[in-house]
Amino acid sequence: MPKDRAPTRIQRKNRAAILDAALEVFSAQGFRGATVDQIASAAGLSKPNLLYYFPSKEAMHEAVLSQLLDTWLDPLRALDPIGDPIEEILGYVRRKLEMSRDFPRESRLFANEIVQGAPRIHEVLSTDLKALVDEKTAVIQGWIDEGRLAEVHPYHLIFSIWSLTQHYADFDVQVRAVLGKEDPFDAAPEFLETLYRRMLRPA
Amino acid sequence: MPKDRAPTRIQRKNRAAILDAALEVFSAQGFRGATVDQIASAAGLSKPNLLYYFPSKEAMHEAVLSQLLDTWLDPLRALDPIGDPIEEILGYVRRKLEMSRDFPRESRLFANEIVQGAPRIHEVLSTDLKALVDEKTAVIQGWIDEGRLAEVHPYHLIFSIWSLTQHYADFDVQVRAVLGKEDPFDAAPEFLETLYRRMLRPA
DNA sequence: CGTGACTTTGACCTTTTGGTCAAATCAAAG
DNA sequence: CTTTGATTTGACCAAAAGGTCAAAGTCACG
Repeated sequence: MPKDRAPTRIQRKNRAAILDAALEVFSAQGFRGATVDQIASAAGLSKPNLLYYFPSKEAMHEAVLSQLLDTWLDPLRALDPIGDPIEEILGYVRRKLEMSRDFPRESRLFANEIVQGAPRIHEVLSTDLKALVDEKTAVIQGWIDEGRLAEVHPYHLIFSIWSLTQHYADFDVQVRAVLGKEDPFDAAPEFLETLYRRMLRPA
Repeated sequence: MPKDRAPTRIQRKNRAAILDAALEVFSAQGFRGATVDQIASAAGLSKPNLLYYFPSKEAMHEAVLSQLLDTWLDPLRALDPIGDPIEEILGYVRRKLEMSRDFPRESRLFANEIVQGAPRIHEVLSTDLKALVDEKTAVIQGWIDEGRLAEVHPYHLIFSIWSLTQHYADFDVQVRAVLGKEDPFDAAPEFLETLYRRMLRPA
């Protein structure tokens, strides 16, 4: 463990390599399923070397997870109360779907964590996440009250967006097994746009 | 390992207890995360006793998983080409949602398996599951061609049902963290019914 | 260069865990 | 009640896995 000065060039490079390798392995195997040796070899370093940069496997997991949580909610934060209701929600759906396509490892890491009861992030969920969702559902309810969106349970609307978009990352193998050669991301954007336009257009 | 006669009373009881305990533990911890000791204590038996009934942890996992696969697809199989299109699909949605409510462990076991790349069931997915989905999407496409359902990508329609309903089981802790005291299953049925009625009503 | 701090690793330790086994206990058919 | 097969378990074993450490190698800078 180096002193707590500014990180050196080597430290930055190796920490980044380790975090990337850890994301790779944790997202594919879960916390218990991942071994430090796997992460080490994915990072191109020796096991004791990893433990020079992070005090434990647990610490690597925490680092990867907190790095993820930092950005995971950005698409929802970007939902703008000033914009057009339907376009704002469609924009959110599109951003989330792009994240599933471009960052499936992050999605799966998150899914692994939640499916297993979110032991390490339960706190964040019921404080930060809840607060953000409360805020945005209030905006949505406002739009509904103004007659600019069809009547819909705003919390379940958010859940539906999470589930529909993350499904393409988390259940990728299943989706691809069923679709055969066709790429899920060819039709998914249009499918989701159509779905939400039909659901949300005011009567 | 008993001879391969008809199972005794004790064998039936203990095998059932082990499978239930294994489902409990595997669904909560994943395969690697589960230990034989945890399963043993959940089943109220000693570890060597478990290994008297199943040759390995792997075998327990296989048994639980194949027992699950047996019934997991029943709700989709029940989708009837003769019935009313929208009511048939709503019925499927309702059955799947009830499974999420009543059998969350099964849903999470399945989710764990798929998220981690479905190493043990990939075969089943691309043969049995694909065949069933191919059959049912053909039915749905038929309904669309007859003008009895709105235009929609039938495969992605199925995916949407899977993701929306299983989300309430697999991401239960997240959903509850956000909702607070409210039970997700109070509003979910109506939300999903409304969603699919709006999406599927022919123009 | 030389020096002190940073980095790397081979060897090793400990705990956890899947699995084995022989001996002990139990069930039930005759 | 005895015999025989089924069931149970305490004691072990070996491999896997997280983690430690001292010694060796590298880097950067005066």
